[in-house]
Amino acid sequence: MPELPEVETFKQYFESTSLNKQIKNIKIKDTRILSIEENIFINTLRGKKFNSVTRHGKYLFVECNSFFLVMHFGMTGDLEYYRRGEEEPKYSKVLFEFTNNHILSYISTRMFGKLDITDDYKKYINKNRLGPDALTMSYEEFLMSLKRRTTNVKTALMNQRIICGIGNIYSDEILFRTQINPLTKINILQEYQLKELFTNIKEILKYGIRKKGNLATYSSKLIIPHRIEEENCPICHTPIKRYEILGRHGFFCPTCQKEN
DNA sequence: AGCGATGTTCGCCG
DNA sequence: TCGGCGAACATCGC
Repeated sequence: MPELPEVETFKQYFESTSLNKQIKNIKIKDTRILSIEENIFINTLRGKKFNSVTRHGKYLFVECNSFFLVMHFGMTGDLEYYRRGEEEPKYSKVLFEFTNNHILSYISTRMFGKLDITDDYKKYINKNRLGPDALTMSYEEFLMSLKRRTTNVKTALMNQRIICGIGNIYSDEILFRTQINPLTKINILQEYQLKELFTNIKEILKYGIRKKGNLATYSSKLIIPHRIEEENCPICHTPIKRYEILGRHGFFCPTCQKEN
């Protein structure tokens, strides 16, 4: 279930379970999840320890003896740390077995995740032309990233090359909070709207992290719990509208989020 | 039993 | 070369 808040939660989980333990063995249950040749992947990591985790957008970079394990979770990724002998999690794709008899499972139900190795995560970010991390970017970086873009706000927020970390669900919430219609062209936003958008990106993502990405616990004053057709806006009670964009479904309140 | 899904990438077009 | 757009990808649960 990973957008930025979920991936940040995975980072914390990884840090609290899997750092500084020797990797005894690695089992690849499905090589399609690897962006790199299987033997290289295994030989790079076996016998080493994970030292630290950096997050950029929806990506995790796990430092391991001057190399980095790159983790992306797609739409249905997860991590689970468990004791040897306990049941292997369903849809495990890669198992990192530590010498302490515990195993970290990288789970990907729908195979949309990716594991890779890079020797420099900043180079990896540049090569893939990822935008600034949505949680830590400055207002200047945010503006710079939007420069010369003409697409609509919803698409811009979800484009990882513009801003890294926001997906379909959180972009709905950010636009709802900012009271911007999702189809508004990004280049016609007023300065005050850009400022509010920037502030709300941070606030919504921080809220998500505080809630550990557990959508079921989100306040009913947000639009997230109402992303269902025929639900009413929690502010003005107008029926929420569903629309299609980029082959995905977005939701907005036609009253609170008027076109500019 | 068909559809939809918290994501990314590729190919086409201007 | 770049940006925008739509289709494709894999697979499971509702």
